[in-house]
Amino acid sequence: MKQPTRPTLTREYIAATALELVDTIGREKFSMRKLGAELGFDPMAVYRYFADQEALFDGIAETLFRELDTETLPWQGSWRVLAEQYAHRLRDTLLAHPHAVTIFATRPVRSAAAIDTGTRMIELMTAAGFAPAVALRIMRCLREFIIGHALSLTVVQLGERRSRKPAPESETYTVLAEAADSTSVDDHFELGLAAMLDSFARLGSE
Amino acid sequence: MKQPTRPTLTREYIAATALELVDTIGREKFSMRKLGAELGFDPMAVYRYFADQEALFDGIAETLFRELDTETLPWQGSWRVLAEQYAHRLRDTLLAHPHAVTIFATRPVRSAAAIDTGTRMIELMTAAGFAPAVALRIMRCLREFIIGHALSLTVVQLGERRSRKPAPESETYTVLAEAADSTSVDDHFELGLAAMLDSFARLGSE
DNA sequence: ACCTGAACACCGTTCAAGT
DNA sequence: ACCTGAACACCGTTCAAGT
Repeated sequence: MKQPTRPTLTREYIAATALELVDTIGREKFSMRKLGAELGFDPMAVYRYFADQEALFDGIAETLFRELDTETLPWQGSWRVLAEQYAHRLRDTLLAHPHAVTIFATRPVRSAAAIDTGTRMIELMTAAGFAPAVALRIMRCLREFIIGHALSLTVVQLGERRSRKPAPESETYTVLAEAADSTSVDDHFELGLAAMLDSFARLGSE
Repeated sequence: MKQPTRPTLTREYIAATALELVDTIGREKFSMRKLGAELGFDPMAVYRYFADQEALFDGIAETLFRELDTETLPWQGSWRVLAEQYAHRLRDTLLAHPHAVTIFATRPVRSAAAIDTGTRMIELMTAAGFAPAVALRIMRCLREFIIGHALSLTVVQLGERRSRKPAPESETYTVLAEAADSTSVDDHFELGLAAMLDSFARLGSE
């Protein structure tokens, strides 16, 4: 049993390391060469496991999806509790990796796990009285809202370059700024999620 | 009146040309050097008007926002009609520039026009009986859903690399694929928009 | 057969040298 | 003072040369 001095490279390990690197230095500073160095292999080693950077980013998206741990979602509960938990899990996972949100948001995750999770959700909602096509549409709406939300939050959070908001004494202080001050930057997520779920509930069996 | 042989460079003209170039060759093929060439000036001319590529992309986002033409929205109608039209305008504008959606989605638009439009919307909704903070939250929800939607659509549309969906005869043909076949790729937008607006209506004066 | 890194064809951005 | 493009410090990716 000859042990290599460094961990054996696998697609999963490379993708996980790439995600860590993106978390650390940001997406725009990330490079294939730095990943090679981080792995301790020659800069081109990654190309033996991924066709190109796009394929590697697909791997990062799959890693994020795995982090959702969909297995532990409340599959025994109602469709609404499941949808709520799924929404919160997805949002929390994305917000835990602010630099990687754009990577996740710009590609569909087509791993077996992701397809399986989607299938189970449609099945559960169908059993709850939704037409399959309606269930799919509902899931798409939720996913798009969550991704749009996570993207907006992280983009603002990471781009704290020069906050242009005028001080309260300024005469240009508007209704917009006033409203913004009285609302935290993300507490509308629950509002939007509940709004969608409340309305979707009426499309089901009841 | 000495006319230059080429159009005078302005920030707006450069940003509009950059958007055209992104539309044509895609965001990942776009470069500052190609933009310089496209403008007919030396490759570095753009740097006299924009600090760097990020600032130029901010300009592209502002150009897209201008294309919304918020002035012609139904400001005299109900908040709901206004919100609906705004949502459709924003979606249509983004879908008209599939290669530029990621640019718009990854930065806040802070132009005077954008801030003014936001302010007017909050004011109109406040007059309709919403608390300003609630109105702001509602607008954020809508914006995030629309952006998430446009991003999902264009990403799938542009990335038609290898569609992995199995044929109907295949035994792996799942409920998911079946539901996907019976639904077009974007008809859930109206469902999600109406779902949000229906619920939000209950937060107002009525 | 597998691994390596030199090399190619690009980038964004700076800045010295021109006018 | 303004304009230009050479030059710097990188990229992603290929592929000839090694083992």
